[in-house]
Amino acid sequence: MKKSTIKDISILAQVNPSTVSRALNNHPDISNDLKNKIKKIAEDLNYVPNKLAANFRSNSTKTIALIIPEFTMFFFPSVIKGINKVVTKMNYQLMVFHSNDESDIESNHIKACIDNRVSGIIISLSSTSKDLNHIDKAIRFGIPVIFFDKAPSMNGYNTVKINDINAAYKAIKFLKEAQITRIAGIFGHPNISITKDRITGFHKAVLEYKMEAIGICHPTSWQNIYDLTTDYLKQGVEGIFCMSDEILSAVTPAVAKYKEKNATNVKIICISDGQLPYFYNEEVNFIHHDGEWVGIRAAEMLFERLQDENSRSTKMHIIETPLKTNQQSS
Amino acid sequence: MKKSTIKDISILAQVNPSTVSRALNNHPDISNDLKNKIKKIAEDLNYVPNKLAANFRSNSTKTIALIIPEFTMFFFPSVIKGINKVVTKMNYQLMVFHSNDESDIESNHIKACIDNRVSGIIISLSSTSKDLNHIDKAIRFGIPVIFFDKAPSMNGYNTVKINDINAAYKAIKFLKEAQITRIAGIFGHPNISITKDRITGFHKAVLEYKMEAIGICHPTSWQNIYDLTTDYLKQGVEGIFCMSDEILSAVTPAVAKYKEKNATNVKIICISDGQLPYFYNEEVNFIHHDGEWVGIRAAEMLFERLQDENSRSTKMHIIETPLKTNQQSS
DNA sequence: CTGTTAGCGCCTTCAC
DNA sequence: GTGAAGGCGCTAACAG
Repeated sequence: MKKSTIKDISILAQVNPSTVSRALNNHPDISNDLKNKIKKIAEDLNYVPNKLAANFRSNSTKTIALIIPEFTMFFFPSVIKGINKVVTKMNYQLMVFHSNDESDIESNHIKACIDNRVSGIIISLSSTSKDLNHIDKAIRFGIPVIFFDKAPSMNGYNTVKINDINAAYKAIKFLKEAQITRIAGIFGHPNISITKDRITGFHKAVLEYKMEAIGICHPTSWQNIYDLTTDYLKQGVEGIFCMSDEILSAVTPAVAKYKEKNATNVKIICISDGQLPYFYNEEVNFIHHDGEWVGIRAAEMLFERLQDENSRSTKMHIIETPLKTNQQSS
Repeated sequence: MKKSTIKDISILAQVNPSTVSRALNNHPDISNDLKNKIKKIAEDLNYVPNKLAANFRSNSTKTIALIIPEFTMFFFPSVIKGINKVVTKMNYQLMVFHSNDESDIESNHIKACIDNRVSGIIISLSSTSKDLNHIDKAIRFGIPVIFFDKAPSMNGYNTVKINDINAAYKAIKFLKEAQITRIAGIFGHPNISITKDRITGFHKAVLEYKMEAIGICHPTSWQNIYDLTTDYLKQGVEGIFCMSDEILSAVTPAVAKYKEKNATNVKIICISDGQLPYFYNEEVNFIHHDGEWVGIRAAEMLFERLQDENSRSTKMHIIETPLKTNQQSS
């Protein structure tokens, strides 16, 4: 199908191309009659404005890039949903990249973002990212960057996250208040910042409340989590802290299974997006790490940055993490 | 930061801009000395090729659009993952839109895709889409469109899907072979094609195997599914068919709960992406509807279309759906 | 109110 | 091998 241009319309309408452009863009200078006439012709020609040309001219794309380390069913779908809400409302488009948790791929994506002149970048770092050179490059290029979840440990970057130390601390505090002392903690990859912080909070609470941490571990697979959980249960653990939904997905069935044969009233507490806990009959208490809300706030922060470009200050936004449980009040 | 252009480089290198362009693109006509000199200058200037200009000139974007009806933790994350694998390998970029299951939004997204000259579209229709005018428009514009999962019922469109009728049929056949006769089926929204087809397959098997379908339903919420399941269990159902992971997520806990108090060896069979069943101790048998593979095949089909543009034929690719179970063989 | 002109950055002819 | 020139489609600035 031959794509018609403003020029084609201008010839048929016997006016100048710029007049057509103005009419199509509802410029107030153009008379309504002419506007209607031109729009009619455009319609007849199946005219579709060439946004590539417009983007080129304006040197902007109204596109937001999201870079995440992985596509799992946990957390990130909620984040994408949140970001999408804001981005759509602002009439921008969302481009999703995933780094497969490899810093090289992440760098390439950032490079592609710069090449494509994306308006802004929202990113959760891969666990293998050592430096932030690629990020700094984008920022120097004038592209605002917002971090969420896995963020740089130093200041000077726009960030939306929860207080990971505090979240873990609150989780353990909950166990304490349930009169529990023998606990175990199950964590994710030891390299990433959120794991470190959650461990810190865990230890802090354990010390402060004089609890007995019978073990902390970094399992490598679902089965591994399941087995480790069973071990802890055999050791008479009374409370298990899961740092994520991914871990919870293996801990809960292990607990349920153990309960079939053994008497235990072990309590599970988790940092969770708030969906998975409701998939179980087991009582799962969780610190709500609301992915959708994180996404919304990150996107909003990005658009704030887009608004006043010259602002060189950076912000750190901390998301609240209320304590919840999946047990119905009824 | 001032963005440097080919022209800037050409001035410093004392050559013509076109020479710079050629050197940067490794054109064989340019001597190696000059190439190196020019590349060095480009490097020094932090030159970043303006892809907007390049896109504009080539009138293409190397971007694939994905349009899905919703962002849930079920199925779609796997599909995105699969698509992304192929798209990344081909050096394209992925743009994700979601329609919130509203046909108007879907149309707008398609329009945006046309405006932005995306190279291709992969889409799962919203349940409210009545006609395909918006799709046809994109196709007429020369943009290849691949459907997956929720696809048009008529021929003439490129589609990657499972045989929904057959998948449901196989599920019920499995129950039959387990000597079960009293069954129930729990389905999603009655409007969408995959629900209709799965119901068809369900009924076909029930008739053929002379089973007793004590009920089929279209619940509206997690709790609703849970309660309905409990009802069926009380009525002495022996097998429950869940048409999706979303439904499974409520059925399984209901079954587990019921088993605590009542003797039953009800069998669960599901059409599943293959992740959720492993989150339970209950035996969950499933017809594997592999989202990642669907995504890969859809993307591959799209690139085939991109290869030979003049091909006006359309393809229907049926994904295999093997029977599996979450119970370890050990 | 509408026309004229010019240029965004790149690449591809066509010359030499 | 390299230079010169032109144009992709759109829009803003400047005229009238």
